[in-house]
Amino acid sequence: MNNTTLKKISEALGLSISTVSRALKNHPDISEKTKQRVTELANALDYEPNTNAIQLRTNKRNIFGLIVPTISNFFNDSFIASVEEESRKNNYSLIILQSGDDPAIELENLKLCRQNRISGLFISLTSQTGNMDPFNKLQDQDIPIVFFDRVPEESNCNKVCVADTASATIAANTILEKKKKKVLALYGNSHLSITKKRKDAFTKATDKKIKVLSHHANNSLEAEEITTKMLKGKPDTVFCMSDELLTGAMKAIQKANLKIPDDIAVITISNGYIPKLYYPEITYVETSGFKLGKLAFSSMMACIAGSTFIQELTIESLLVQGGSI
Amino acid sequence: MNNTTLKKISEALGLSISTVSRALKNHPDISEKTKQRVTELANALDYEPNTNAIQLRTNKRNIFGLIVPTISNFFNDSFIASVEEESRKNNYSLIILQSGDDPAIELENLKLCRQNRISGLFISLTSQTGNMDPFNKLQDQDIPIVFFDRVPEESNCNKVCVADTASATIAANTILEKKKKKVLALYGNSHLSITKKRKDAFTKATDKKIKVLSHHANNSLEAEEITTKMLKGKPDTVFCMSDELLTGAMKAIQKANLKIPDDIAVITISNGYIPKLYYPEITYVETSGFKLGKLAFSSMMACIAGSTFIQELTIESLLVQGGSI
DNA sequence: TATTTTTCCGCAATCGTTTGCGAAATTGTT
DNA sequence: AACAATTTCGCAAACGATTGCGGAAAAATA
Repeated sequence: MNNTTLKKISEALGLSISTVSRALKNHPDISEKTKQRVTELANALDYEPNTNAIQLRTNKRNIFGLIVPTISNFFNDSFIASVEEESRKNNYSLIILQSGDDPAIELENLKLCRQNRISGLFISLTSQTGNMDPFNKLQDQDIPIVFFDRVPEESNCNKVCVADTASATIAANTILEKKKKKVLALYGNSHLSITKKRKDAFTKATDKKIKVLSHHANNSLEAEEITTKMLKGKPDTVFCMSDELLTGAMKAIQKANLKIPDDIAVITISNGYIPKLYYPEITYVETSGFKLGKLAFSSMMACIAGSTFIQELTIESLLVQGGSI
Repeated sequence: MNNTTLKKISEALGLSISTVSRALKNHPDISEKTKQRVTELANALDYEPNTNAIQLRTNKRNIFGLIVPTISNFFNDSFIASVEEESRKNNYSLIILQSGDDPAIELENLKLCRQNRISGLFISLTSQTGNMDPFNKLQDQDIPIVFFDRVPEESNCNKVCVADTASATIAANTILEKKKKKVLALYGNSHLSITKKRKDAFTKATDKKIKVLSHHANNSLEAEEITTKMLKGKPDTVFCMSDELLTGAMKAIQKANLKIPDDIAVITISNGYIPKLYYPEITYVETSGFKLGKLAFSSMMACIAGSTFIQELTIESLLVQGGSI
């Protein structure tokens, strides 16, 4: 453990620790000659300040925590990539933790974050997180939280979301414009607020105008099974609220040997990667994890800067035409 | 910043800091009554030890660094998910950083890791990382490094890789068994050792037996363009060394309206997610990021435990039958 | 009761860094 | 040359936790 410290440098140079410290931070009290000598040796010795000591002394730690049900998710990974990039550019590190959609592990992760004295937390909740007390406690300790994607229903917290209502409405309107008559609508876990919002919006926008068959699926396989079954009723359109459901629905459609968009139209809500794998590409309402990450980060920085203004932000959605409807 | 510390607890209880510290760690010197009182108050006050102070004092920090070109990658995200899970279970935190495939950023990330006094590093190199000195320096400071996926060519370091040679060979043999005659083989960036290994193995296994057209593509779009062009020569099989190339090749095949596997066969090397999206599902040689993550972690723990034995590990590959060949 | 043993706890140094304050060394002013 | 002003640096405390060592109080023994 050959770590160079201020002490070592100071001893080697016959200076005090404080002088070395100040020299390295370009403090006006220190002469140019001394600064030169110090920086030279510091470079030669590959000196890197010990973040732990700095945090201890200054009570400021440039590190964020991020908790997510799983990293391996087309939305989350781009969100994380985005937040990581911004963090790095702003001289923050990022500790990433997975809850595995288990509230108990989520709590464990929260504890780890507190032990690490993070300066802020990004979190997408598990689908069963009920008790918000632990999060409130964190806020009480002046550690800002930015909820993203799977956010709590409470209003007294910072949230950034994709525009669920808007995007589901856009999808619905696109279907209406194309004069479709019978839609199979696939939704995810009914406990999630994201599901509720998208379902409500889609239902409302299509109400009394066309026939909609709504179903819930918890994963790709369930989506496939439901779609296979429902295809017998000959819907002319399938709407999916997420990529995961889309992959299931597509499998069913392909197995049934239906041509898109002639035999059946497809539209989904997605960040765009999966829809573009198919041919024709699937038309989707864009919800970019990448953009949301940027938004979440700027919201976090506002909190760090001292803003106590609670904000609930959404990113705009826009329709990206594939050839599937 | 309402952080509870040992000091606060000790003052509230009229005890010394050391007593509180020992009580919390169940030290035999402390009486049961005192332990009781201390733990009770600690719980009530949501005490969490300050990791920074502990590292400072003990010079032991339970935190790993992980640097990867990008998180948003079907292989990396499952690898990361796997390492995160193991880390958490073993009471380690994980700092994740992206290099964006830029050696300069990679170096910046390395610096951040050193500042955070990580106890070990997992890293997948950028495609242009040339100078290994910074990594050697880290090792000199007794900070173990486990290279994964994109590993250096040097032999004096710990590496975990998918079995590149084996998997490309398996793919080749599968093609031979199916009596295919003309293969379009798509490879990634030619600078990567992973590319070289797979290409060499595939080339060797098919040498003088069937006709192979080898091409390099740096991304999905290039793969599509190349495939579109090469389809005119009517190959009967397409072999892709990665998911990214597969998506490009598939786009070209679908646009050309070719039936799989009748008009053309497809086989790839993948962790399995993407191949299963298509119908028929694409036959692939499995390279699981998840399994590799487990392997990398156990290798890391061996280093931490003091093993100086340099190991180069690979995970087995096996063929997963889709219906594409 | 006096002495030894055991139980229980506090003192103080330490990790690496920051920073207010004071002091020595240098320079400038009459 | 004597004094003031400025430049340049060091002392020491603090952040929160750990731990060897020594000492007071309580229990056990003589």
